[in-house]
This record gives sequence, structure tokens and C-alpha cells, in this order.
Amino acid sequence: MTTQATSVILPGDTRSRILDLAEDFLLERGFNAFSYQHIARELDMKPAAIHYYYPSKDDLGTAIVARQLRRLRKWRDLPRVADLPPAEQLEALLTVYDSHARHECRVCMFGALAADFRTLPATMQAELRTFNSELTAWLAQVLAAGRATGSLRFVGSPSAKALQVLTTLAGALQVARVHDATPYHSIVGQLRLELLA
Amino acid sequence: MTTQATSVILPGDTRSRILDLAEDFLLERGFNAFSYQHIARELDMKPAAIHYYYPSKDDLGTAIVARQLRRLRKWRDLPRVADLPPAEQLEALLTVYDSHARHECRVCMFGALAADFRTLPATMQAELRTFNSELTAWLAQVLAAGRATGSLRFVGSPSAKALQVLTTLAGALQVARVHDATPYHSIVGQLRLELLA
DNA sequence: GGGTATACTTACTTATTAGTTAGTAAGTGG
DNA sequence: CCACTTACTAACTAATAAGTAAGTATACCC
Repeated sequence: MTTQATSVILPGDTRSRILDLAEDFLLERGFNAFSYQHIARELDMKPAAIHYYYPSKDDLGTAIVARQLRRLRKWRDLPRVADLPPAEQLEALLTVYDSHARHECRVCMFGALAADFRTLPATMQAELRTFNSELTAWLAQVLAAGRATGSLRFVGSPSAKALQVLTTLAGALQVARVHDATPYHSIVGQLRLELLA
Repeated sequence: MTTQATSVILPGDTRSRILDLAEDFLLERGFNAFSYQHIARELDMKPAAIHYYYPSKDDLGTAIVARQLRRLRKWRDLPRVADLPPAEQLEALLTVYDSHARHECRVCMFGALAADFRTLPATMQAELRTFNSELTAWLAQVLAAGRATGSLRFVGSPSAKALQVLTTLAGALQVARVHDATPYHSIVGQLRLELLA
């Protein structure tokens, strides 16, 4: 049996519920501070059941980052994002980070994994590098277009500015975790003040 | 005996060698990914010997952050730092981060602990909050003085800008770890370009 | 109704973790 | 030279980690 009368189970549901929970724990505690037991307990299953879906923790971790990368690509190419003018594309990005800050000061995936990076499986490292590179490239292009049309203002190269902005946002969520959302809003307010013409 | 003929041992040396090594591991792997065994192996001792100096890992972790806080206060109050004009005080701060980047893309202590913050002992959390607050307050005052004398340039409040700059620096070291030093230099270059009048 | 795939559980192994306790060798002060 | 302190080691415990192998209940297909 899958589960008794308590809830209706959709096919493939457990697999994605595991991934969702693993991602929660990852963003909440870091990769080295969550275990199959944590996930199993939450789902009222045995740890071995998690291994059935994700044989090793490497697989699970890599799946989390790979899914986030797929989400990024999907989001970026969404008509309601891709067709926006540059300043509003930036605003859409900030909205994503804001939702993290509101959700119990959750850090972003990059911020959650960067510090422990050297203890991560090689496959996770590779996916995270790709994720960061693609996001930076996207923002650099947004910034360049925004400056060209006069809606965004900054000095220096778009790619350096993109790196700086993303780095600041990742860091801002970490500061929010250490203190509270106040410094996060302060930092993002500063970013808006400087960038929006 | 402390150790045989191989080296002369100073009193209190083991204690600080443990702390040094623990800090190395902390910045290298994160708090949840190093153990007393790692330190003991490096020092050619038994894990119990580490417990002799630092009864619990909480004590050890707290000692690391507390020492870093003492170092910050000492550095900040050093004549060769305190007596500098604002723009050079900022430059002195950047030099500290640069040395981290050069030292195998080491992250800063804040960046190493922020992601796993909620898994840390309460005493470490408190010390880290103090550390971050004091550093931010110091930089805010530097920025305010620099803008007043015309050597530094930025919009918004000094404390928001200080938060933003420190957050960016912490994040820049994390990016360096994930990729290499190139993006770090790009980000710090951007900071200099914007701040230095 | 039999076979097979799915979705698990039970029961285990091996490794590592933090931490404790008792003991011991070497140096120190009286 | 004796008591005491310092700085450890040896030998544990209890908990938790990732991972495996074998078995089981259910559903679906022929």
C-alpha cells in the first residue's frame, strides 16, 4: 500500500514530495545538516524508502540543484518575464528574492550551498556553477538593455554589475537569516535606489 | 610530555593551534562538516585531547567567533587603521577580504556560518550577530566620514550602504569559492568604481 | 489467476559523530 | 620526595549517518 485512507496519493507524488522536503531542509539547514531520517520522519516513512527514489544523497542533492536550474530557465523564458521591459525584469527578479525573505528568511540555493561548496559531490558543484553562470548572464543582458533604454543606471560593465547585484542579493538573504528581514530590506532598497533611474 | 623532540612547545600553544585549525576547517568546510577527529588527526593527537581544551563543539565554535570579534575590535582600533582617512580605511578593509580570496578562496567567517546559522549553538549565533553589527557600524561611520570629506561617493544612508557593501564582500568570497577569484575581483572592482570619488 | 513492476518495510552493516571516564606520564611547588 | 596540576591517551558509550539486501503488499497486465 502507498498510505492508508488519510490522503489520496497521486502517481509520482512521493518522489516530488521528497524533493520538495529535501529542498526545504537544504535551504533551512544546509546540505551537511539534513539527513534521510529527517525527510523520512516528515513523510512518515522509513529512510530506506528515500533511498528507493534517490539511491544516494549525491543523487538527491544533484536533483535539487538540477530542478532549480530547470526552474530558472523556465522562469526566464516565460512570456510574462521575457517580454517585460528591462527595469521590470529586474523588479521580477527582486520579487523572487523578496518571497524568500518573507518565507522565514529562507536563503537562496546559491547562498545555502556556497559555504559548504567543497564538501559537495562533484555533480552538485557542476550544476551549481551552471546555475550561477546562467543567472548572471541573464541579468547582465537585462542590465545592458536597461541602460541602453535609459531605465536602468550604473557604471562599469553589465556583467560585473550583474555579478555584484546577484552576490548582494544572495548575501542579503543570509544577513536576514542572521538578524531579521530589516537589513535585507535595507540592502534591497539601496540596490533599487542606485539602479532605477 | 607535550610532544617529543620534533619541536619546541610553548605553553598554551596546543590550545591556540587547535583554535587555528578549527578556524581553518570552519572556513574551509563549514561548521557541520568538520569534526574533532579532523583536528586531532592534523595535530597527531586523540579527539579526547581536543575535548580537554574545548569540552564541547559549541565551546570550540564559540571560541572561534569570539576570537574573530576580538580581532575585529583590535584591528579597528589599531592606530594604523583608526588614524587613516576614510577612503584608506575602506581600502584597508578591502585588503582583508583580498587576502581571503588569495588564501585558496577562503570565505569570511560570516559567509561560512550564515547559511547553517539555524543549526549553530545559541552562543555562536549571538557572537556572530555582534560581530556583524559592530563591523557594519564601523563601516557606516567610515562611509559617512568619507562622504562628508568628499573622498567617498554614494547615495542613501551610510548604514544601508555599509550593510550592502559588507554583504557584497561576503558574497563575493562565496562566488570565488564556487568559481574562482575572477568574479571576486570583478565585484570588488565594481565596488571601488562606484565608491571612490 | 499468474507474473511482473511499483512502492515500500524490516533488518542489517559500516562509519562517524560528540562526548565521557578512568588512568598515566611528566613537570612543578613546597 | 610527595602532592598536585597539566596534558594528554585508552577505551569506551550512545546516537546518528549513509547505504544495502531481502522480503512484502498492492496494483496492473495478460
